Amino acid sequence: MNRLLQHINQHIKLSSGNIEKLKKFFTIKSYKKKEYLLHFGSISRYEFFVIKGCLRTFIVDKNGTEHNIMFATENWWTGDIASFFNQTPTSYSIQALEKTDVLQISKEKWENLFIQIPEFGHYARVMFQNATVAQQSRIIQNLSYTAEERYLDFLAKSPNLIQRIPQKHIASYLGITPEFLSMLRNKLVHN
Amino acid sequence: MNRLLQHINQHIKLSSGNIEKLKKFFTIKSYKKKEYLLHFGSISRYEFFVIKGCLRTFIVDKNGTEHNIMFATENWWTGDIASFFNQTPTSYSIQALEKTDVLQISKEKWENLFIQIPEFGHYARVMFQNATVAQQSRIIQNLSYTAEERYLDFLAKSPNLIQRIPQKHIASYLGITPEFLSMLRNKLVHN
DNA sequence: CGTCTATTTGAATGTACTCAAAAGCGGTGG
DNA sequence: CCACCGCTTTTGAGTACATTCAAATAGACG
Repeated sequence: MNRLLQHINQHIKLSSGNIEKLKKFFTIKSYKKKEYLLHFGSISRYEFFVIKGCLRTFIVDKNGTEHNIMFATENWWTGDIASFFNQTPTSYSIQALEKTDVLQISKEKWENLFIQIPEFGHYARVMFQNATVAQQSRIIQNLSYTAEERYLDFLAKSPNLIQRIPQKHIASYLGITPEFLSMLRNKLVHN
Repeated sequence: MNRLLQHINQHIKLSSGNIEKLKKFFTIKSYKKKEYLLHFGSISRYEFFVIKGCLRTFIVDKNGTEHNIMFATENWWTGDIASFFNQTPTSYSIQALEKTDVLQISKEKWENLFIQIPEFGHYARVMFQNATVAQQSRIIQNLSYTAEERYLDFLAKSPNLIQRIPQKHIASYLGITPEFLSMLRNKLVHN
């Protein structure tokens, strides 16, 4: 719980009364490796804040191929906002890549949170702003860089993820096949 | 101005007092075709709401190639939020593809707006949520669809934009060369 | 009408994919 | 603690999708 409070505290100042209030809105939950937090076709009931571990959000295309949209590790929010806010079936699945502890919050509680602690609205807006900025740079990458450049950029920006995430998932995130990533890595080693 | 009020009204209820207040925050501005609203390297001073016309946001890569990130037509918000909120130099440029009327708001006014009309925070959050959802589906498209599929999808979802935006800009938005788009279109006509 | 830009066409090339098979690696049970 | 099984990564050949470059044609606008 402290991790979340600390994260929120970087953006807004909360009174100690509000801190106590806030705690009641979240439930701590632990997921085993390979366990699903959200399943394609269902309705997203929670948003998740990762305390410890690693999650992947992916989509399955018409050919049955999985595409990783994002990874969430410590101090990241994840979930399907479209499904969560509109209570419509999700096209995503979220799966734990490791044993993962999260704080989760339901839609009813989420909405109540804004009423009880209006300052939280500012925090949420900043989170969405940041998400928008991050995604925009991802779109640009996919448009203007080759697979090799994208991989090198990922390597530079997320060296920690390279360590803990299987290559096939990284390949999928970068939009290439695992075979091609393997070839690229081999090429890069031999310069 | 009415267009914006109508748009906001779809998400939050404003008292007539607040409507009057709100109007004071925005300035109407008209840009000529080809005119720049934001120039690469400068600091974004405004967020824009398009009343009439069409804007493109693009980035120039290291080879000098332009990549269109988004188009904004009537009732769309645009701007570089990263540069606007952090007052850092932007990597984007925004240019009018037609004579375009916008409502623009400066950073100081934007921040004041949340204080004066807290309900506006909800509207802004919803806007960012929607942007996040839209961008996510764009990322997925780039990852899982071929150029032909992306073009057909664009055709289906934005037939209006096909009419008014030059093909080379659509090609750039789809992440392909104008030559290849031309070839695709030719192929599609002859099935 | 002429100029400038956008679109089309085509050939050669490059980037990334598919399919198949081998090699590596990690966890589990005996 | 080792052997085996299943999954991940590597390797390679052949192919498909998309780019580059060059040149011709078509359109838009003053």
